[in-house]
Amino acid sequence: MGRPRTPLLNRELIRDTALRLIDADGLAALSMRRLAQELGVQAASLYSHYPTKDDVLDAVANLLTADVDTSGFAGGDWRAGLLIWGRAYHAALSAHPNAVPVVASGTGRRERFLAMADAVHGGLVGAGWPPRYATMIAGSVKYLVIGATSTPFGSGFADDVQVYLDRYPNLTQAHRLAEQAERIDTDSFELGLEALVRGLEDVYAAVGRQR
Amino acid sequence: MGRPRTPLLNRELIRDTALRLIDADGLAALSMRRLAQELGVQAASLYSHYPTKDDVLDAVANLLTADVDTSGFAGGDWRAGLLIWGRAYHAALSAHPNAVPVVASGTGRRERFLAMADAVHGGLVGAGWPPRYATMIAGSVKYLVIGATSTPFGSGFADDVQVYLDRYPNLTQAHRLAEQAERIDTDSFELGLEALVRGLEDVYAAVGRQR
DNA sequence: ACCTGAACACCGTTCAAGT
DNA sequence: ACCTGAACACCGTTCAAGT
Repeated sequence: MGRPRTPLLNRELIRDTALRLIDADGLAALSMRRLAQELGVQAASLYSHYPTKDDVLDAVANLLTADVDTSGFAGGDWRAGLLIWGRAYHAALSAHPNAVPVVASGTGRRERFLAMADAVHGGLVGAGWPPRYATMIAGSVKYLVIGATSTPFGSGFADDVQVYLDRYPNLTQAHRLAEQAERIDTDSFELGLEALVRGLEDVYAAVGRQR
Repeated sequence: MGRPRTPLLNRELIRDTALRLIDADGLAALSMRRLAQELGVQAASLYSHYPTKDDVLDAVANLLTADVDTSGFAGGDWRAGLLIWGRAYHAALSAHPNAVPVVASGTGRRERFLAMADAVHGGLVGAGWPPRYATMIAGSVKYLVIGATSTPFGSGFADDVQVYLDRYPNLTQAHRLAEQAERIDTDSFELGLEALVRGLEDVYAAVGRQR
């Protein structure tokens, strides 16, 4: 067949289709052959646009972390900045739970990710945190986000789920379990984030900029 | 050849060898064929001991979460309990960073993991936390641990690393970078854990058991 | 430049066959 | 019961060939 008059593929189409397949069937089900099939093309064709499968996954990770709101630091309020950023980041990853491991353990270049990290670090330093603390605080919130979204809920705290569900006897129907598991994860993240920010106030009083 | 006089394999040997290969070469490099080769056996032989590769990985995850110290709750002190458990859990996973994704996203049965979750939940409830809060608090600490150990440090906060290293100009030698990255992760986790526990004190005052 | 077809070196898993 | 050899249906990636 050879080169088509107009290209059949482009990087964005490949990336978006990969994310759609990951969302639908899980990360393990994504193969270059399956992705190509979905695009009506041969697997080898993908290599005209991405050098390796890992580069496709990096593009997906980059997409997920794009447009995460870091504007909360603008007023110099590090608490609002952290809460808004943490919740936005959590929401972005929660929308694609099957893809979170790609974000968590990615090894490649991730421009959008770096831009986000830079905005957060700058916001914290601008609000008076020493750079070393800015690094650790951004890391802590990132840990909460990654942890909350990368552990499928049934995976170890099943007994906790049961205890939790016991508080809401009307929600124990099977068809609501997944929905409820997601709520537990979100509630746990929210409690953790708020407590973390609250606890940081004491630290800030000790090491933050005087003003 | 057929059945040997004395078995060549057993579940523990397979599990321990799998962990050793993961530590040495990474999770992606572990295949049933490579594992069998390391054990001087054919790949098919492994299936006499584990039904699937996922079951081998579950056994590895179970091993990593075995013997994590939850004794800190014994005295009814939820703060000491959380700090001791969180640090022990973090240390256990930090010792095998390549294997953390297996713990984070495992889907199978994990007896030791459930035992640990049960001890923590019981400890929190025993110290006066309502069960619903016990679930969320245990979740928050778990998120910090999983997040801190599952994101290889260079993966996004490289600029932060640089800022951090700028504070320690004598540590920027290449051969100390990995060591320093691990320290940043540990410091960030420690700050996050302490701030989280501190922030929970206010919550406890509002919802904890009166005594 | 972009896509194809075929190939290479791998996978996880199954299963009849051996002892 | 436990291990082997061969097979099945997959992988990621490469590359000469086509337009």
